[in-house]
Parts: sequence; C-alpha cells; structure tokens
Amino acid sequence: MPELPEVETTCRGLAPTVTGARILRVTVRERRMRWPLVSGFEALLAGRRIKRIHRRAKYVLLEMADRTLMIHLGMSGSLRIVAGETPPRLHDHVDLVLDSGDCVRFNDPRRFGSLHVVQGNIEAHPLLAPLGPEPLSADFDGATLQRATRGRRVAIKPLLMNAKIVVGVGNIYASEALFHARVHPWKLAGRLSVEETERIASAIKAVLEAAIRVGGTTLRDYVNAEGNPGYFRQKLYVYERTDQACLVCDAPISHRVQGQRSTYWCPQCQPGRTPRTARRSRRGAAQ
DNA sequence: CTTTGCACCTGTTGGC
DNA sequence: TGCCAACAGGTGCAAA
Repeated sequence: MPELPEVETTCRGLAPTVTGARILRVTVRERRMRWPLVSGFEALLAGRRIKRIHRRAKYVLLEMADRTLMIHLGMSGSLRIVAGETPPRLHDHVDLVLDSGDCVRFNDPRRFGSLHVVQGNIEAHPLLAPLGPEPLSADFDGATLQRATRGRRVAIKPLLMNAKIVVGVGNIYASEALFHARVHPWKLAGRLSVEETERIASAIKAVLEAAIRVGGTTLRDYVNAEGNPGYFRQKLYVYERTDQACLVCDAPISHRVQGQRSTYWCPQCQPGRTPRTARRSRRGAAQ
C-alpha cells in the first residue's frame, strides 16, 4: 500500500496528536507480523513520552527519550487516530492509548507490516543502515542516480524500487516518474545518459512532492491518520491505465509484468524496446 | 558482488 | 451462485 507519500502523509496526520503525548498503555491483539512482536513489546512503550514523529524511507519513527518505535506499513497497513474507547475492528492489531484519550491504531490485513522498539541509534538499525538516500533530500539528484546506475545490468524500473539506490519509490511512483522522465522502464540502468538520469531524479522528486500535497494515492486500502483517502490517483498518468489513452499523446497505455510487478508506460512518450519474452496477463483499472 | 524469484498474508475481482 | 486463479502501495532472503 504505502509508498513514501502515504507514509509521509500518515506522519503529518499523526504529528499533532502524538507529539508530546504519553503512552498510557499498549494493547496488542496480533503479534504475528512480518517480524513477530517481541515479547515485552507493550512494556517497552508503556509510560513513555513521544518526543516527535518522523519518517525514514517508508518507516514511521516515533521517537522517545531513549528509544524509538519503528513502524512499517507493509502493503496494507495504516495508522489512524481514534478515540480511546473505539471498539477494535478486524485487523486492528495494535493500539497505543495516549494520555489525551486518543489512540493510535495500527491496522494491517496482510500483516506484511512490522513494529520494532529500537534502543540506541536508530540509523544503525540493521533495517535502516543499508538504505540509500531520501529522494526529496539534496543527497539525491541526477548525479547521484547516474553514479548508482553505472555498471548495472538491471532495467531502470526495478532499480528505482531498490531501496539501496533510493528509498521510498514503490511500484506506483516508479512507473509514474519514468513516464514524466520519458524513459522506457525496460531501459538498462547502466545505459542511461546523464540527461536521462537527471530527468528521472527530477521526476521522482516532482511526483512524490505532488502526491504528498494531495495526501498520497489511495487505490484500495490506504487511509491517512484521519481515515481519509489520498487524491493522487486522479493524477496518475499510467498506473493502472492499461489500454486507456495517454493523457499526453493519446496512445494506448501499455502494461507488462516486470520482475513480478506490474509496470505501466506509454509506448509513444517512452520509446524503447521490451524484451520479447512471453506476454503476460493484462489487468487494467476497470474500476 | 549483482540479479532473480520466492515467500510472507488476506482480500477482491474476473472468468468460467 | 460458487469456485478458483490471479493480482494487490513491500521487501528480506536464498539461490543462481
């Protein structure tokens, strides 16, 4: 579900409620996540005050004096603020009940998400340490991307989704950014020109920023901290638009599975070849 | 080292 | 109506 804009939107939505609040108690209804919740998870948080909330890659970080609660939303997770007495619904796995009477509620049908309590330097955590630069920071630009692509024989689209290269770019925004950069998703990363990596880096920033501005993309599950969807879906140019007319040139949008993920592109705006392996099923946005 | 494919889960959808 | 296969905003890990 969530890529960087959705995680960022979640953080911003939680911030006013969570910043400075004390966690009175923690209720866990399901410990089986991507990584099972450690025994004693609740006690590691109860009574602690949240100093601030921020984000690294797709992780939500709730920072306390000497520890950090690190939450990943996986494919189907969400964090919402509800009133303390709100009865739990299906897949409401974890509650943080705050001294304000509000409750931070973690819901995740597929349970690909995770929650870790990290003591000490958060950036040194094994899940964070290997991560690449933040796409919206000055640490990421055309030159960074150019350097990262040299000698790579992977196609650019899966490379963009590799968090060691750059974090936060998932399946939707990878296709969207390549469309705006006018680069074919199957183009080999190592063969990109300086101009192309420049355009891709700029497109990534532009697309992510635009998505954040409207609260992210909701396809099916995603809701922000208030339970509302994001509206970037209306601004998607290729994702889930198979066979529909390109909004720029009218050509029908193409779709193909690439590295087990759906890839969408405009064959006219993004000229290039797809390797001629077996065609796979196509599934447009019927809605 | 890089690249590829699987696995983890539940829910929804489309075709027969 | 029912059943089943395919697919879904992620990503660590093992195998090649």
